[in-house]
Amino acid sequence: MPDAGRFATLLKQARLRVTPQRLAILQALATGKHVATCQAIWARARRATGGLGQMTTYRILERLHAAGLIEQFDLGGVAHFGLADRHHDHVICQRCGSVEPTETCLLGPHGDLTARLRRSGFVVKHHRLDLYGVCRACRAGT
Amino acid sequence: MPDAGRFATLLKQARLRVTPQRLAILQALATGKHVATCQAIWARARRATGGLGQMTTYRILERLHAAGLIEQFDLGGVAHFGLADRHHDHVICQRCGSVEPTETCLLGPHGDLTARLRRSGFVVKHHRLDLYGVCRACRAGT
DNA sequence: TATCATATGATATTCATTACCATCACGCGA
DNA sequence: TCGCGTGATGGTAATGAATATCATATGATA
Repeated sequence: MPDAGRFATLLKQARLRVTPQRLAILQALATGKHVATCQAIWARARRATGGLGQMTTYRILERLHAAGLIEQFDLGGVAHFGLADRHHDHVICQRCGSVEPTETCLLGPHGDLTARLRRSGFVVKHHRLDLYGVCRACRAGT
Repeated sequence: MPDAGRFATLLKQARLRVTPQRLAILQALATGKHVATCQAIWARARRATGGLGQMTTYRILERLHAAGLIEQFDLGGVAHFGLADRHHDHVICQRCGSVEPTETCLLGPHGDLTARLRRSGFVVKHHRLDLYGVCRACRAGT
């Protein structure tokens, strides 16, 4: 586990206990694609630890999300998770289903948007911008 | 059914058969809140028609979405549906869970965004921008 | 009005997620 | 370094949304 130390620090900062299961799940999140389902994360992490309960995976992901360490969102009715190192938006290919993060927030400091809405009484805490379309690889393949 | 004629026209334009069940579901979508779950739509529409199968509701919603007549997105793991009269973004209150549409698309013609991404090989077809925060009513209530 | 492709309805089933409870182990203090 | 206590883990069962299947009913065209 190359990043065990880094992840242990992250957990401690969030006042969460450091357990091998939590480290394995964080490692699994860092290893694979940008976002993954609970099933995929479980499969990857249980291989690393030997025996990891599926229940535990759900609970840990929920805990990590509550602590702000990972991002969670629904895609096609199933929850997807990813490391929440920094804010980003999503570019989603409708053909192959890939989800890629944008390098920066596409709305910038979204000053204008939040100001406009605040005038209507709504205070924006955060946002999610998902762009749907066809990725380069899928266009080339057709 | 006040809008039966209008909805029948919509269905015909989409080359879909006009059935009382479909009219009832469109009417249910137009009656309640901006978006609703399949369960809620079913409950509302079955009251109007007398006997409406839950299965049929799922199938009709799927059909209507495929035809572009309604919008569908996941919220908390369950599918939500709403009439897709025009494009809009969503303002979601994290406290009461209300989902309100914005009057206009917040990204404008999103010319800059799509142009920037197109340079990377990704063609944007459409987008979803969800703004999370606390609505006026919830702020007042606290 | 007759015909047929299509829509509907009911049951059974899949799949993700949650509930429950007994057991285990991390982390703090001595 | 060692014990203790709170919180974490793991397994099974239960919930609830969504899908598969197939017989029956019905809208739309000729």
